[in-house]
Amino acid sequence: MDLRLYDTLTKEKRVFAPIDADNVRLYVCGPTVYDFAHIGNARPVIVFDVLFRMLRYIYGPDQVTYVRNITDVDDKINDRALRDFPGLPLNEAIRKVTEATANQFQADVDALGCLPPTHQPRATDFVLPRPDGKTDMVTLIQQLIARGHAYEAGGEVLFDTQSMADYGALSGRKLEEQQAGARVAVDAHKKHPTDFVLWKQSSAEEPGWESPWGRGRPGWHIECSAMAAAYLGETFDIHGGGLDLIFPHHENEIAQSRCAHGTHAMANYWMHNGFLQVEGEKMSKSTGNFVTIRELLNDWPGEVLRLNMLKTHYHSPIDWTVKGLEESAKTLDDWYWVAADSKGGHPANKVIEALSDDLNTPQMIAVLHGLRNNAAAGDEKERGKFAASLRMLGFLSESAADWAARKQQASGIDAAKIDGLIADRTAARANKDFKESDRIRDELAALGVTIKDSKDGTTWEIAR
RNA sequence: GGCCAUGUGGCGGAGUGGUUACGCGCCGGUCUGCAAAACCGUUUAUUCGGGUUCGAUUCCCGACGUGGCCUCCA
Repeated sequence: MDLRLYDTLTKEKRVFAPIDADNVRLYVCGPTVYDFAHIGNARPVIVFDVLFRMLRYIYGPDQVTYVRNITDVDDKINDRALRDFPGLPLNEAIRKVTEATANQFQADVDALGCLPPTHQPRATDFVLPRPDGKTDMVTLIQQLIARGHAYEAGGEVLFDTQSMADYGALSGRKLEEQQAGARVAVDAHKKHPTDFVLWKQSSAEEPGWESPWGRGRPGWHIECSAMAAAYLGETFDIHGGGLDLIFPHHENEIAQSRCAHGTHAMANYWMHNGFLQVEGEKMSKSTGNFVTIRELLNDWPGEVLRLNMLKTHYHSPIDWTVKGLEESAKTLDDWYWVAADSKGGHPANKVIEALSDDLNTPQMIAVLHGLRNNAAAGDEKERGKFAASLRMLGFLSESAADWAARKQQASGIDAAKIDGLIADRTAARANKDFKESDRIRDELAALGVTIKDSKDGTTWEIAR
């Protein structure tokens, strides 16, 4: 079965053919670690985790290399460091900010059921030439200058966009249009408005590295070119990230990497996930609907957030709502119940088929509903197939009992008290005192408990 | 202004040039002391206006709505 992926660069869905089936290479732009990640940041992490899992399924778990960088040099980080740790030396303050934020990010995405990438390089480890000879930013910039694609001006090193014939191919921008529509005041030292910074000078209050161009720090785009080349080579298979990164970030990565290496492509497939709104509104701190992953994890299991994210195709916008989360939670409650800790089995072909069509996760979920019905009605083999499919996708990470207990714990309800009330109700029913039994049922409902009568007795669960 | 996405039933959300998506909800049934849960079943849609076609939700053009990028924001 062929995996087909939509490529932003060629604007078409193509059969995926890796450069080397023994080492399939994927790069995704990771977080800038200056603040808690919000739910929008979680989308690419989850989407490309599904892709990672698919590639591992197809080519083998040891045949896929997934790199997701951590951006730990950025002016927003500097601002945060000065604000939060005014007493400390800058470098120490920056390290505190980046380490705390990176650790939080790691905890967040673990809870979302995402596998760790093969490598998670930090930008600051790739600024200067390295003992191990892996690609670094300074060397890359030197190569760009040597090949006539970059120039020094005004204390900066800039990329010369006019030196690249097809600059702008990814975002569909032409240099002439950019120039005509440029609203931003052009820095006098730039040869062309779209030329962008590779290296800039640092003041004493800013982090800096000694380079051939003096003490300074790298521009935003060059880090990804360096780290991608360091782990994946000059040309690799798939590059992913959010839609907003197409321009300028990915456009400029392409320019840097291709011009530095003299190649015709940086990655063969460019994939971009859509944006997310919260309750129908743009997420922003001012409107108060800025939601961090961490906050959501206080109210919902990570798998609920994961399922909720996958209900929509990765390329479409998502409206993130509490109603949607409630629906996802209900679905997972049911799936945990039906899968009943079944072990063994293989993922269903139809799940693989759905994902093979450009990660059609809504279709995949429809398939899972079908598998669920077979599992509920069928034998252990059907249950195994259902459970294995869920596990392959990053669900069912805990036992059904733990899943149920977590919900009860979160509600703060006293299980012994509930059991006592249910015993009273059972006794009342045995005496045909239905007035009393209904009264107890109402009391339980008021506590947020739903009861289920069956031949084998009465069970209860937390109503959401 | 330029570029790029997107618009499906009460809600979420796919596929498809002609026939059931799927889930939630609603409604009906079985079960139940009555309910709930579970199971079975029913229901409702393709933003608008043109065009191509025997036939369009699906292809083309336009309008309108929504979102993104064009300022180191996933």
